Amino acid sequence: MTHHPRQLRLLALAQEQGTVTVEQLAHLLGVTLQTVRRDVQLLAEEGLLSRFHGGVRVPGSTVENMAHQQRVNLNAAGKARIAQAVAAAVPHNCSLMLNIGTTTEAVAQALGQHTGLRVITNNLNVARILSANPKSEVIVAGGVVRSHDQGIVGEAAVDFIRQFKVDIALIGISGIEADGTLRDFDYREVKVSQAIMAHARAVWLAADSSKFNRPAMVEVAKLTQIDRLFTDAAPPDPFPALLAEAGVRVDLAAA
Amino acid sequence: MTHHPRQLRLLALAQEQGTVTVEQLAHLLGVTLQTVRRDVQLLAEEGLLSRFHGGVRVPGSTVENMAHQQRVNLNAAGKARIAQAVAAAVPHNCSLMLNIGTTTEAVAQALGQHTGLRVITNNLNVARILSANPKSEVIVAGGVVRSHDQGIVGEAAVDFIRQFKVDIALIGISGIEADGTLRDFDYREVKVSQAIMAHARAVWLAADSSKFNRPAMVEVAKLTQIDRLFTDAAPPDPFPALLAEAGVRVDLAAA
DNA sequence: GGATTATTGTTCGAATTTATTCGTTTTATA
DNA sequence: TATAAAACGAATAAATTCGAACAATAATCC
Repeated sequence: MTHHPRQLRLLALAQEQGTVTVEQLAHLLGVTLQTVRRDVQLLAEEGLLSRFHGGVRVPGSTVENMAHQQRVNLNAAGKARIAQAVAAAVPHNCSLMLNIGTTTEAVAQALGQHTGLRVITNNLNVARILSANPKSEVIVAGGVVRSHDQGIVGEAAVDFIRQFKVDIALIGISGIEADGTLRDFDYREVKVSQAIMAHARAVWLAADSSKFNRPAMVEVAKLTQIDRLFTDAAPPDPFPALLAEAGVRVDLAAA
Repeated sequence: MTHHPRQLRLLALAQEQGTVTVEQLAHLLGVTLQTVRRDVQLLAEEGLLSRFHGGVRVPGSTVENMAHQQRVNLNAAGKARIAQAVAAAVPHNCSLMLNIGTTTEAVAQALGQHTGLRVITNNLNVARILSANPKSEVIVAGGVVRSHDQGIVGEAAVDFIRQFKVDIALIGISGIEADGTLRDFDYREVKVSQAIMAHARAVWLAADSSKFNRPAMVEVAKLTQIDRLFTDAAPPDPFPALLAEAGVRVDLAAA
């Protein structure tokens, strides 16, 4: 099934103008609004167009299509509170490593007023956010950039991390399971996170409440390797017992 | 359903001006204050804006950031033309290195539709721009991030670059002097640029017309080391002779 | 040519968006 | 600190846009 000539003209019009309203399209193409909507729906599903209320735009023109940005605002309020709590606990003039994750990005944002930090990260967003702070030094690990979240993974990044030993490793995670394991989706990312944990004197975990009991494939670490946990709501059972047993200090940044 | 064009315009306005009041936005966008507030709230929740009482600013907005933003706008049209010319000359499926500079960032933007590129860079903006293209691979050098332009400099970056050998080195520069030397301001950046040139089979220079006769401290290279020059206007004397003598092929992306 | 299928137009209720109003909160000023 | 002004956010109503259902038309196949 190939595209109708009208749909191709529609795409061309969108390309030309950048953004077009449904009404304009109906007029230009000589068809009804409903027909335009049908075409638009189809083309949008194929990723050839981005729609907004009232019209369409060429995809990827700016902020669109960034799955990443959408993940950022998942529980943004909770992450911001966690970030504030972490920032309050981080002393000035210390060294940190931050791994990939939207929560660590929130922390980076919250660390903007600290002075004398030395931050090592494999997250380009963290680097960008913190490099705006001239009172701190940001070191980014080298390696292949993952497109969907601007994270750097791979052997090169791990080797790079191994050169350092910092005061605090601040780790974000995809899921914490009831057996006391921290898990993530990408094993290459896991390797980096493990290297970060191994080269820090203290390991802090930042995880909003949605991470508890959320399954993920690859094991990063066990709860016993964590020194402090920052979260935004009281963990469900059986985590309070597990955390106590593992000797993890829990910092609750409640609403 | 993605962002409304008005919201994108709002973002663009905030980017341009650094800070804007709600009232200005309402006037510029032709809508009510309340509508602006709704947009602003949404965009702020997504982390695309920071708000303050009375208006908004770009997140993590420091003066540094703005300075960079403004530098990007310097002769933006010329840079865009150069970037198009460079992109047209870069074949698909080849390997590239890009150094620091707003011109190379423009090139990165123009390379967004290429496929199968392998790009190595010490410029976080280039990495961010190109990593949005899933059909290419971006490798970023590790090292200390310079705050004012998100460039990575230092010994670590140089060592990282030395691992590779690519088809094309694409170099931006601060100034080209009449003695045939390419110059830059920061010697650490120069070291990286030299490493990039040494590890490429061809060296292309992208420099808009304002760079000719613009003085800078540290020598990066001589014109004889350059294979191709991309610029946006005919170079003034004595550069045409120098370029011919050095065997540099000149690509003019005129208006 | 007639039957079947696909496409387009029409209508209408649901959903979304915007402007207006008004009480509350924040900021500036005396 | 008290007061006034400005800005904010919630609620509501009007307008716009969307999508589903069904009828009308065009295209295709036997």
